[in-house]
Amino acid sequence: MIRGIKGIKDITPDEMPKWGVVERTAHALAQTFGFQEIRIPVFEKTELFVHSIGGTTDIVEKEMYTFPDKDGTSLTLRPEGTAGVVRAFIERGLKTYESSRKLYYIGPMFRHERPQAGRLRQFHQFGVEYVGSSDPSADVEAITLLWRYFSALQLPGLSLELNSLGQLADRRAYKEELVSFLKTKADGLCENCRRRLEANPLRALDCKIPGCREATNDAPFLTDFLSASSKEHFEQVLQGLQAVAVPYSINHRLVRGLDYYSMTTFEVSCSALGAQNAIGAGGRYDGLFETLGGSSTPAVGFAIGLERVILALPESTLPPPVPWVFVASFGEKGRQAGGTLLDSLRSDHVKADTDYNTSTLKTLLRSADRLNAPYVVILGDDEVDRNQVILRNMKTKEQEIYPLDSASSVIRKRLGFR
RNA sequence: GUGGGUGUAGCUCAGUUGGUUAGAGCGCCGGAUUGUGGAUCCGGAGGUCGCGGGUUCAAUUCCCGUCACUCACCCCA
Repeated sequence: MIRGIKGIKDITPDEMPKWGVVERTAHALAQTFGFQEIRIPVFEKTELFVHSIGGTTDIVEKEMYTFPDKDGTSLTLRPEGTAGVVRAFIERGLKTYESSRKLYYIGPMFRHERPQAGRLRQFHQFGVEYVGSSDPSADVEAITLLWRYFSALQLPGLSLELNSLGQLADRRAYKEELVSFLKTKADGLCENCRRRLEANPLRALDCKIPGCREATNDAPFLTDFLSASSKEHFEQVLQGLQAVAVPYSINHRLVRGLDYYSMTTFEVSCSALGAQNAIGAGGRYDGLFETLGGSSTPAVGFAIGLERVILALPESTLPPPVPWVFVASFGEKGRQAGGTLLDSLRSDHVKADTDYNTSTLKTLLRSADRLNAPYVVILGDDEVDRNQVILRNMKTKEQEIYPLDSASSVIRKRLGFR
């Protein structure tokens, strides 16, 4: 048989209720915060991602699904959403008639990694981009939305960590200091981190290897190198979060893996998840628009991994099932009347179903039981002769008799619809 | 890309120190019950023991390879 691709999962019907809540909540909450949905393509020119995410990041170096188009143009399945949104923003001139614009998206992303718990090659993200404001309140809004989303879904064991990477100039000064510090500790560093000294020294800070952690323990803090305005911005973000009672802690080691971040960065992790416990993360990316050929535009955003949300989603978040009716009709006249009733129920917006593969009352009831039907309409030749239907409550076993002609509307009311 | 674990019925897993016909629970089908589901009892169907090779009189079992799944590293959502 032909199997699916490694790390790429089907979402089966029994998982859909969870996806339903997760997606509906995302749409509803983003829209209450004033964000508008945008849909962007799942693939783009490769250079878009190389320029935005950064050529030396793991994502670009080894995790992208890249392939040539017929004319040779290199295309890539999107590994994240921000680059595409920014591209669309610039290309479509979405900025021209408003000073700031708030967008959100939900959709699949692709990264060629070895799959494990909470990590897939095709996964889904809900992300928002608050474009056009450098005000710390924009950071606060994004982080608040992120936090409220998880709260609405009642996810357990969450913690929000914040850091500030400062402006490019701040970071440059800090990097120099950090590199010279790390060189004094080079013996204690892992091979990977020694390599990072050249390419991406900040990443050594969140290396999990004990030796590196120890070596970087008394490393200088990035926050000590922030300019006065960067520091002020970060302070205001923290105050803003306090004002809306979003709990956070500061993590001086928090460094994001994508090159475009600056200033505020944040990450929410979930203790219910295992090794891949980052469930949502983001930050400010004031320089990205220019990098991609747009005018200088400040922006802040985040992305949430929906598969990870679903792994942590408690059963209690699911809405109660909608009541519905299984039509158990049998006998020649019964089946015919059953077909008509089925259609009237559906026309009255009542979920109704039956099973054409069984034909005795016993087996019809068994089907209804397997489908977890809360109600069953019993409709055999006898009922048709008497112009009646029987409505059976499967849980209480109580049965009520209604006239066949008005059955649909009576049943509709009986199920609690108005 | 690297490392560990696991592949036996539709599902969850036993088991065979190498030996006739490979088991259980759940699920499925039928009957007890010809117009009333779930429970109980009885009966039944269902297996290339992941795949390929090697050793052996004999391999599901031992060895090698391979593939898949899975967890972790790395990295990230």
